[in-house]
Amino acid sequence: MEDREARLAESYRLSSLLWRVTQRTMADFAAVVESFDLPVPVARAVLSLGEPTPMRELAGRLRCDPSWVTSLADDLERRGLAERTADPSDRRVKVLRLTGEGAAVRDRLAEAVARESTVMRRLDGGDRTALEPLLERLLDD
Amino acid sequence: MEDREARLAESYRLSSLLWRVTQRTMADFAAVVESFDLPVPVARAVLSLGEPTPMRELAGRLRCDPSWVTSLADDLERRGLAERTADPSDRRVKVLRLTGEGAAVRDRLAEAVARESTVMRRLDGGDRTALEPLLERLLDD
DNA sequence: TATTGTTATACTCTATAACTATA
DNA sequence: TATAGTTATAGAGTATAACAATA
Repeated sequence: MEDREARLAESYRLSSLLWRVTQRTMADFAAVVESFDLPVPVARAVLSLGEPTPMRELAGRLRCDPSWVTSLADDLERRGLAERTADPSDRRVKVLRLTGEGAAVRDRLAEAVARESTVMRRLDGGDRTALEPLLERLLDD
Repeated sequence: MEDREARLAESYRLSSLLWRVTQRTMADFAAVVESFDLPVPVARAVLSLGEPTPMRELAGRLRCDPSWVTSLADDLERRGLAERTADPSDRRVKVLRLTGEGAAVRDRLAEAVARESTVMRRLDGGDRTALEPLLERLLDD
């Protein structure tokens, strides 16, 4: 069946394209983040802290080990971007909360990432409208 | 202008979606590659060696420092996947060339990456056809 | 003198295991 | 006994700088 061959060839092309887009997306992100003088992991944490978040939950969101969140929290506090605050209902839990400056950085960072993204620079309105549902489907669980 | 606001909101959504797709694509790749018992950087090198390639050129393709290619080449040789061969026209240059086994691994790896990709598992034929030109536009230079 | 690859070294990102305080 | 966070340590991935061989 040539059908199977054709589908395999298509999937080669697509997976290779998607991989290259992935590389470019990461490079874009790294470049923006560097202009903010932030390491990439710290910037990821800032963007994930729209709401005050228990450290454990942040680890889940970042898909990393909780011990790594300790290092991130230390770094965020050193930079004055976030603070560990107490959870009134469970004294084991520390809730990570952006400071005023952290929230401001987060807003500017999110805007810069969006503005500088390849998606914004390379796709017109129609393309972007077409892309969104496709990306959503790629994230379906 | 509300138009500007709407476009910014769209670009927030899209850049966040694209970032999450990026994370997923990398996780997919890492999972496939682990099933081949290869470190991710070695697998990337194997996939980049469709043609015998001078080490310097491979560094460019992988966007890494040439000294890192030395380590990759050592690892590839240890695994019997590639060999350094001489360039007849310039004795400074070493051309990295997949062995028979390396080429076989490369074929199986490319097929597994394509087959296991989120794109293949989540998108139907129509979606894939729509996605391809969008990804190509994202890679335009 | 400029370029290719190598070596030695150091830095960033991240996980594992053992620990402490609390539940 | 189980869970949240911490500490110490180790490992993967990668760059920088100095170097040897060749151009």
